[in-house]
Amino acid sequence: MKARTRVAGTARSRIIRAARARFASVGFEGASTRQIAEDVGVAQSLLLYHFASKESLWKAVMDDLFVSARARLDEAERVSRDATIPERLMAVARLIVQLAAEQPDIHRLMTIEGRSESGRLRWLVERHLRPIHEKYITWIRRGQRARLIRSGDPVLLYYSILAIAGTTYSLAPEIKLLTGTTSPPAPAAVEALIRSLLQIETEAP
Amino acid sequence: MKARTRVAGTARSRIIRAARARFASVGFEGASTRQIAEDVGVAQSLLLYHFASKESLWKAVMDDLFVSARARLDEAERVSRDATIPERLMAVARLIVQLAAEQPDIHRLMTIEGRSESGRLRWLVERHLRPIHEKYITWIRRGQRARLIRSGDPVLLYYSILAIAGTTYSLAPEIKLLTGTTSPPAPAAVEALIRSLLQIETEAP
DNA sequence: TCCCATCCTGATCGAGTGTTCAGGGAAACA
DNA sequence: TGTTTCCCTGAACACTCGATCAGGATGGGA
Repeated sequence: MKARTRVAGTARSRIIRAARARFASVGFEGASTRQIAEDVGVAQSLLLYHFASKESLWKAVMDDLFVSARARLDEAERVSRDATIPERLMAVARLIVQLAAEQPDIHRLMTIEGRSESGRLRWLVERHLRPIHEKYITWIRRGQRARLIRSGDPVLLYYSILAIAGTTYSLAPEIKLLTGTTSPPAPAAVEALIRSLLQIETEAP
Repeated sequence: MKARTRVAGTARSRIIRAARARFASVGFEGASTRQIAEDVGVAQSLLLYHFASKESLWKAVMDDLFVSARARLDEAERVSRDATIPERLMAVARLIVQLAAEQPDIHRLMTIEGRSESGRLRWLVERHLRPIHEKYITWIRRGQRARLIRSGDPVLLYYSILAIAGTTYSLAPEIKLLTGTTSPPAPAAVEALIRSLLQIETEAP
């Protein structure tokens, strides 16, 4: 039993990993279950054994992604518990940049879905995005009231953070073709840029 | 002949317009020529009469997009001819924001292709992106040497401008679902954000 | 030992994919 | 008045799509 479920578990998780890569590069409609199955090295019908449908598989991919992301966000919040609001926000921003650098797929998946009002987008917003986003937008608003963060539409500011952190790494293939650069920018440089954007003062040395 | 070619011209251009919308929302692989033909109200085989293949159609969409975009960029450069480098850059940034607001499809199309190193991306980079991007990255570098623009990787700065301008409008459906907002941010607000990012001083009042 | 639940495969379904091709019909030229 | 050129259609091609289903294999519990 033990060995059995372990094998099964890896098959399931390998499917999720392969599906994430396909969905991220060609989108939901463009990805095919046969391609994903071939990537994993299993029969196509196995995907529909583990997941009821292609859409269920997509949702499993998203759940898998956000479960770990939210855990790390919670950790970043916990560690910066006693800091000022702008610095707590920067701690979260730092993690967002890290996540984007480690797994550019996240941003690719999000921007693929976010552009047309589909049922999948609605599901994603209600299940994962809203709890995260609303909290940090509130943080931005609070920082603005204390005049510690640049004024302006908090939603615009928040999405600008996501945009800078995400595109820097999700468009890596384009940037590489354009500049010939092999390695993408260091997360620290992106983080500094976000600090500029929010006009958060750097702590005195 | 006159009336004839006019009708043909509109059919061709209507196909391009419909194809742009489909490609932008579901990507190249996800879009189907039959769907596009149905959107236009013509036979599917007409698409392959005007364009040799689905890929040719995609290239025609991109050419159509960039021909007008580059004309407007040239105009923005011409008008700001006598300004300082940072202000010329802001003039271009202002136009990029405008374009993104008017036609969010542009950013959607670009970010869909830019994430995986496909033949289409290579074509796009060589034909359209390189001539545009390299020029403005040089501008940024020049502004940095004169200490009029924030220091840091010019490529990162440039793509951050594109990211902020683009995602603000291309993710409008997601932001609308999340916040209930009906209208996206004003271009002026986005432009001010970019000015912050580049740390370009506002002209004295 | 038999039984049953679990993981997995191969064949198959109807529908949809990009592409090809023969031909219709109307305007332009002779 | 032919004749040619150009826009356009409908049928068909081989192929792939997501989904269904019967059944094989394995291993733990009775």
